Amino acid sequence: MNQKSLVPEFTRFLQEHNMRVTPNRLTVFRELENAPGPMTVPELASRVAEQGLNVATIYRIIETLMSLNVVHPVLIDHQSVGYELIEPFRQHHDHLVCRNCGKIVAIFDERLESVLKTISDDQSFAIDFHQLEVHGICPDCRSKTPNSPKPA
Amino acid sequence: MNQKSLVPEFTRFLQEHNMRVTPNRLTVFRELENAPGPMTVPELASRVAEQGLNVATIYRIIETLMSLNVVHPVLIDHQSVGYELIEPFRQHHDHLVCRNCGKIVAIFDERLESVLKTISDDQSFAIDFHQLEVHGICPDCRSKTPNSPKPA
DNA sequence: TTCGCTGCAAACGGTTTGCACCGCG
DNA sequence: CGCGGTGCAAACCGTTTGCAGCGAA
Repeated sequence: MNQKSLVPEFTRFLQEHNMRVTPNRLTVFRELENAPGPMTVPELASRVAEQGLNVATIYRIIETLMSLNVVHPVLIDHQSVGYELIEPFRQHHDHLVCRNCGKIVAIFDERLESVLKTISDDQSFAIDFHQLEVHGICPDCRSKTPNSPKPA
Repeated sequence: MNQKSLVPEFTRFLQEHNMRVTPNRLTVFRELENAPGPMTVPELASRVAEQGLNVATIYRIIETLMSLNVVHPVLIDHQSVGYELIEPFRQHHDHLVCRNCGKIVAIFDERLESVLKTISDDQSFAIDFHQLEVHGICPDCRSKTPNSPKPA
């Protein structure tokens, strides 16, 4: 089930952009690669705490990754910002967010992609990328709590 | 061009939910209603500064509006959170965000809505709502800067 | 050896909270 | 008149920044 790590590709990528390949950068990349979903900086910080990686450094690394278009930000929990890898380090995908269990599932659908292309062509808008979040109740929660699935 | 204000509907809505109708709440609602796009709390604060409306109060009002599903949050500038009215106080729409001039244009397209419905049906996911942001270059900027439209 | 990267700690700025007063219902 | 709403100010906490030392190339 474990697909291969893209650390080597990332390493080459850094070199091609004349950026130094440091243990810290590889650590953050690896963490993002293994994460099931977007991660906030504080989350990253706690996961790599034992390695003594400083928070300020993580912010600087995220900033670097953003400027290199390796990651992009996503709104989490309606209030904080998380980051996730994007192409070519992670296939493009959208999110299904369950309001009951909070689970975030990645989806990819050609029909959606093609509709978006059509729409933006109509508007003469040149797409770089898009971000879609669909909120609702996932199949699991639907079957478990037939009605009034609102939590707290 | 100016459509009617929904303040009366909002007032009734508050009453139906046993919430008090206060000048502050109406002010914030009116501000959101007139805004061309999502607004951050600091932005709201500066716009209503002369009315002496306190920042803490604005946060509390936004919190209230969120719990009543009157507004929802949107990620702005890749880093801060803005809020905008949603149905039934504003028609559902998605965003085209220009990476060059920063302009945000609202769009609504039936084809997109129907594709999303199809996809979620396939996944047995019950949609509450969705949020879509398409990033790229708007028609204006495309014509002004034919190539390499990347800013800073 | 050099210059980019990092750790540390202080500064910042957006957000939250406690508390007393105000005013809607 | 009662209790929800608000102003004020302090506390929080995520994020940024200055600077000196370190280490990748």
